[in-house]
Amino acid sequence: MRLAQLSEESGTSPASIKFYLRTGLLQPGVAINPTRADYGDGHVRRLRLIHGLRSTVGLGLEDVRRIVEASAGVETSRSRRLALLATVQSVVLRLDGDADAASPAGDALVQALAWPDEGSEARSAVNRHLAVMDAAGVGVGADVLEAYGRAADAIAAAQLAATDLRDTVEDFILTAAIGMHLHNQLILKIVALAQASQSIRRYGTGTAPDATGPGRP
Amino acid sequence: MRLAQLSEESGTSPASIKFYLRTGLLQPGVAINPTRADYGDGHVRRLRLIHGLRSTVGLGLEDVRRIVEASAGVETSRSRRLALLATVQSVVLRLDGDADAASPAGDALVQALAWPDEGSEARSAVNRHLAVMDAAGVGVGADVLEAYGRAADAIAAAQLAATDLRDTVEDFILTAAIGMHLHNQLILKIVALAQASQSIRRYGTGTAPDATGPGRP
DNA sequence: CATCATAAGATAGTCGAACTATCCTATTGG
DNA sequence: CCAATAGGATAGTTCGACTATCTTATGATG
Repeated sequence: MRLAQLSEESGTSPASIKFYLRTGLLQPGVAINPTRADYGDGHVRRLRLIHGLRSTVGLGLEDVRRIVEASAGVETSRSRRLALLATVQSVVLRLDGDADAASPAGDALVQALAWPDEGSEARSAVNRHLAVMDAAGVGVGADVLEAYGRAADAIAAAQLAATDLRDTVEDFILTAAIGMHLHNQLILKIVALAQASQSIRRYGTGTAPDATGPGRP
Repeated sequence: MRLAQLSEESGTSPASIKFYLRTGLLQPGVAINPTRADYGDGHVRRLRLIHGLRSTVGLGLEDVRRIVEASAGVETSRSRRLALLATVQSVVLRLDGDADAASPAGDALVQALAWPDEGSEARSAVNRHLAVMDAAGVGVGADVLEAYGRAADAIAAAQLAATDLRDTVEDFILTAAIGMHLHNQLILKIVALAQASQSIRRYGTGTAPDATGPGRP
């Protein structure tokens, strides 16, 4: 198909498509002659992936590029898909953070929950992050950590089950990334809810009667 | 103190301070004469708060403004601080999202965990978010939800304890906002770790030996 | 065979967010 | 008294992500 039709199918403006082509985010179509090129379903799927990662997950084009590049050549092989999942996690969750310290608490958690992890990027990211939190004066107790671990187990299972069913790589990535993102938001909101509840328990009604803020009638 | 010294103390460039003054994010100092103004500790704390919310939590200036405005006049009163906390949550967690549907699952969670919540913004945010997730094909089971709830309870307790000790409003806000943010990151990373572990359990070693991605030697 | 709409490709312009640099004026310490 | 500086206002910069325009070359039509 032509650029105009690709634009139709994917819901992306021709200008944006040209932009993605220029920056190499979208591979060029098959050039028929100097002024005509042919695009296929792969281009449509790729554009939908880009759009989803940008709008729903809120990634920047550089992050999208990293994921898209990692997806090259990965089709149905399970092991390749798992490697791809690791990349998606790394990008979406920014696992490759900068920290010189690391805490052993993450390793302890892995032991406590009998996870068969053997030194993954995620594990060192957890250890580094715990060190950062300690440094920021936001310590995390073992009990809290274990509560997280159990919740994480439940999420992970649901996530893996959901991603397992997808057939195209693009669907696979989108399901994984969007799932991560939505679960993330959900947890935050539940924590807010828990905080509101605990505030009530400790101090009575949360929103003060004398508050100047937006009131709930 | 003068603008130059305020810049020193707060670690903010004079140009940025002027910018914040212009946009009303920072209240003007006490004008001594048309060409001289006096700034105090409040200005320094305010600037540190702005900086922390921007750099650590990653908020935009509009969000910072909302929080800063909500903090006006709130000093030590417990009930006012709780109202402020609700605002901080609302901004940091984007609780005021747009969704026309709502799920009753959040209410069920509140019941299951015996939380004394009575229709807070957080609760409706959770209900709306669950509806969004359902719509996106990312369903959340009651078991997962309950695991979240228990983790959230632990976080909320730690958070409230941490914020309780602060004396200046700015510290209070920063502790709350940074705490939320760091806990959030932590959970995500732990989920990534759990996913890696479960992948290994299901399919053997996560990173495939034949993967073309970045290998761990 | 001429031609005119259209596509592909390249170049430059736009937009918002968050600053940053410059200019002008008034004052003030030496 | 007068150059150095503070404050305030205005305009310019940077970055990311496009968007609009301009150019050239077909290719279908008459």
